[in-house]
Amino acid sequence: MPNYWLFKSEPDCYSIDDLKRDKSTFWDGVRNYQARNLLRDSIKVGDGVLFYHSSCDPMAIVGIADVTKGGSPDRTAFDPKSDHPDPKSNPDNPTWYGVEIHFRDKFKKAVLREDIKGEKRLAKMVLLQRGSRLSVQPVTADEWRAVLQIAGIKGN
DNA sequence: GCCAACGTTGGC
DNA sequence: GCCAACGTTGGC
Repeated sequence: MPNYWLFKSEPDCYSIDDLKRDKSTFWDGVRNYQARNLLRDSIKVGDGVLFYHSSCDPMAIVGIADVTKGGSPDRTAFDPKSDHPDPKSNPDNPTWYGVEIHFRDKFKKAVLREDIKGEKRLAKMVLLQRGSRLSVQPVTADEWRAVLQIAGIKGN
């Protein structure tokens, strides 16, 4: 049984269209320990990812991706020229991790944050919880199905 | 190990 | 642009 997750991204930084173009990408740059633990320990090959556009208009779940490689060290932390270097992370004992995801679908109609708020089945999503700012967060199987149903995706 | 100060996130 | 909530840092 796969597990399900929601990854936040600011579309100016990396959008669903970027993922569609790239097909696959390594989800790097997460610098939060709670999210790191999920990336390193819990997110497995075959899991499903809801791709969410944050800090933009409109904020929405815009598509889905599959995890194609589980937690592995985020090498951008070692690169002083990367967007998010961390000199404290050591290649022999990496602090930060990421996973590889592969594009599956871009929703024809994005599931807007506004709509999520009005949907009973999605009321408990971590995304909507007060003060929640985890950029990688768990999604229940019921929430996953509800989102896909609202997006008009069949067979999941 | 507490906690105040500070920095960041992200919805509004 | 504002600001509440949260995470991190560092002095004690």
